[in-house]
Amino acid sequence: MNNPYDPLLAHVRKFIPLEAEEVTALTNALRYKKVKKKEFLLREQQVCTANYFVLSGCLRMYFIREDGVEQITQFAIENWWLTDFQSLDWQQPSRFYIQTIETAELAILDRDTLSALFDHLPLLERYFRLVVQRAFAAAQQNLFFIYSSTGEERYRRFSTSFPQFVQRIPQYMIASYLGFTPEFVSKIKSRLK
Amino acid sequence: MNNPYDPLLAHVRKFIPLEAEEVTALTNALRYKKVKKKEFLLREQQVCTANYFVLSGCLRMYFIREDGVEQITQFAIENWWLTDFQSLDWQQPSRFYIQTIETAELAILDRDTLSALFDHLPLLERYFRLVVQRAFAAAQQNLFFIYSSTGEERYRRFSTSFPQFVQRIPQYMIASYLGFTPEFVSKIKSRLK
DNA sequence: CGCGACGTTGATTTGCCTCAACGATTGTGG
DNA sequence: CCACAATCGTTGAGGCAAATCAACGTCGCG
Repeated sequence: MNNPYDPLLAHVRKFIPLEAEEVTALTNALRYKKVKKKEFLLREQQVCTANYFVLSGCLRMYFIREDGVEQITQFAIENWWLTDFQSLDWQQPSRFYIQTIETAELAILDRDTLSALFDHLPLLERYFRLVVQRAFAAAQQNLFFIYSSTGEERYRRFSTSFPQFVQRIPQYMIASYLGFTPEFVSKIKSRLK
Repeated sequence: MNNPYDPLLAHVRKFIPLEAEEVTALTNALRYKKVKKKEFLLREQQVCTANYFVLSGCLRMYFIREDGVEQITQFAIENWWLTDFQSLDWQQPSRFYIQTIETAELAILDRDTLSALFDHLPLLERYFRLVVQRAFAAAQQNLFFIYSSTGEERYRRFSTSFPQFVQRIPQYMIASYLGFTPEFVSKIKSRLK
C-alpha cells in the first residue's frame, strides 16, 4: 500500500475525495524521478512539458537578467507544484530555469497525460483549480511583501514567515529571491543583532 | 438573445462549450451591477465574498503601505476577473481594496453561488482552472518585469506592451503599479523625448 | 471664477549596489 | 590526511538610481 506518491495522494485528498480506482488512474499517469542536486528540469528557451510536484527536497525557479545576474522568482519544497504555466499552456519557449537546490524526489505530470486524465477524472480539475488558486494567492502575497516598506523590513518578514527556507537555502539565493545582493543581506543580518 | 452578460459568455466559450441550458444556469447564478467611478467593491479588513468580471470599465486592486502610500497590485479591464483569493478562499479579512477607476459594468459571482454552480456544471471547473492559471502566468510575467533591468526600461516595456492602460489610467496610478513615484514617471517621460 | 486634482521640474538626500579585500567552510585529488 | 581551490559569507569605501521635498503650471469642474 505504501508507495512513493503517498505525499501527493494525501495532498490531493485535502481537496477532493479519491476512490481506489482513481488512485490507480492517477498513479499510472505520474512519473517518478529522483534528481541530484543542481540538475535542471527546465532551461531557458526550452518548452515546458510538465508540472512538477516535490515529494522531497527543494527546487528553485529563476531567470537570467540582462546584466547576467540570476533572479529567483519561486522556491518549491515538499508538497508544492512548480512549473512555468506561460510556457506550458501556450507551448512557448520558457524564459525560466527550474533547478534542484537539494537532491529531490519528484512526481511528474506531463502535459498530455494530464489533459487525458482530466477527461477520466473530472474532479481533478477542481483539485488543480484550487492548487493554482492557492499559488496565485501566494503570488499576490509576494507582491504585497515586495512593495511593503524597506528591504530590511522585507528580509525580517521573510525570515520570520518562512524560517524553514532560511535554514535550508543558501543565503545568496534568499538574497536573489528578495531582489537584493548577497552583501546587502549580510549587512541587514549584522544590523539585526 | 442579447443580454448584458454576452462578453462573459463569449469569454467562457473560448475555453469550454456551453449548451443552452447551461447558459441559463450560469446566467441565473450571476449578479449584474453597474458601479460609478471611485466606488469600492472591497475594503481592507472586509472578507471578500465574490469574484468580479469586468463587462465594461476598469478596476484597480491596491493596499495601503505602512507609510500610508497606496500601492496598486493589479488592474482589471474588460474580460478580466478580479478578486482577492486569499480572502475569498479562507474567508480571512482582506488587506486589499478593490475600487472602480471608471464607471463599470460587472458580472458578479458570489462564493456560495459559485460553489453550488460547480456541482451543476462540472466543466466550469475547467474554465476557472484555466482562467486562474492564466492570471498566475501573468503574475509570473509581472515578477519578471519587476526584476528586469532599470525603472526607465520597465516603464518603457509597460507602455509599449499595454498602451491601452497608459491611455485610460491616470499617470500616478501607473506609477504606483510600477512601484515608483509620480515624479519619477514624469522624469522618465521627459527623458524619452 | 476659483478650487482641487494632476502633472512637471529642480535641489537634495538616501537606500541599496558595486567593487574590492578578506575570513570561514567545504570538498576534492594527490 | 593534508594541501589547495572553490564556494560562500562578511566588511568597508564610494557611487548611483530613485525617493523626498518643495514650488509652480495646467486642466477640469462645481
